Amino acid sequence: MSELSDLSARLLAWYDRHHRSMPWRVAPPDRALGERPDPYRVWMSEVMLQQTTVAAVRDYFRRFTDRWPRVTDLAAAEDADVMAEWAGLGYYARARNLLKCARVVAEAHDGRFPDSEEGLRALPGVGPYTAAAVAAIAFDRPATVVDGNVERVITRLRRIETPLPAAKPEIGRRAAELTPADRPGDYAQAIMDLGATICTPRNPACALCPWSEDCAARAAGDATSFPRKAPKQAKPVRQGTVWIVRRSDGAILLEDRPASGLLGGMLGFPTSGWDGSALPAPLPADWESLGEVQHTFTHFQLQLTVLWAESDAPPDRGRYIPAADFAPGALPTVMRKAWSQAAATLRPVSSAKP
DNA sequence: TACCCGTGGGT
DNA sequence: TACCCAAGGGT
Repeated sequence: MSELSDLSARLLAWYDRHHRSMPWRVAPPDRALGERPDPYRVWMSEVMLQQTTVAAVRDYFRRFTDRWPRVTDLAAAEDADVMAEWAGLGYYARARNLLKCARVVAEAHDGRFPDSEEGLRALPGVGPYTAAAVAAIAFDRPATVVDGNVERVITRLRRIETPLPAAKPEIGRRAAELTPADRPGDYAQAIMDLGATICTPRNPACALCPWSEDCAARAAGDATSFPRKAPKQAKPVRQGTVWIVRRSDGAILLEDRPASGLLGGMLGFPTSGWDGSALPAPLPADWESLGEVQHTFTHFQLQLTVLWAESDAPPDRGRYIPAADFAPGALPTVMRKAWSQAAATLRPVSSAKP
């Protein structure tokens, strides 16, 4: 047995004992009996898991698959319903592409996902990682997944000194040579489980690792220093204003955000903009300041002043949502924070349903 | 290539 | 507290 196939065989043996259980996963024993994961559920989980923890995804996955059990169900959904269901999970372009992709699969592929890496890669929101993951996990194709876990495991195993992202091609080659022809789907999940539970960023459990004797970084005594990374930029602080308006009948003024860009396609309270743009208030009013909320986005920090007014004046932008239909849970987190600030300050506001 | 794009939990 | 970072993709 070659060194490479010995490594993959030991990882698969480790996975058989220590695999994590997940709602979208078929465990090795069931797999051996011929059970196959549903490509729709595999794809859904992979999109949700992009840059997102398993713990955060579980409930969203359950709600989405309960509400839309098949890709054709999702394809027929209203855009606003999908965006509202995604609210709070972040990276909202994923939700827009999720719906686009479901409609392409439903209409152009007769409701069945492509079973090859190339075919999957052509779908909206499906990049190199997700195409490989669905091909391997759902269709047992010998595709090589390279996510953050794999980058960490491989740079440690092979002690790759090149910093990310320049190291990606080399990582890809080193990962591909380990991918076995037998059980590639389980192998893909195994190497990611290894990275998530054993070969962790801070305190790796090398004593429990099936590859510890093979790990070049561990042999050198500095596993945690891999992967090498270029230093990060500091996040600038931006400021803005959010206006919360309640009409005398209790309706709340909301605005549909532009389809692309930050929080694209989501519902929110009207804001001044905080990227250099400076929009005026949605209507003239005697604004009351409710203080400030802080929120950190991927690439900047936001200090948002919350202004409040009760008014029956017609707004220049946005639309009123009846009190009975207003659900803060359908809003992105920064908007929920602004609402919570208002609700904490103004008792009558909090009478709307949570 | 480099930047844009959320959020919550861990240390 | 102030970071880090998580099953990345689009442009």
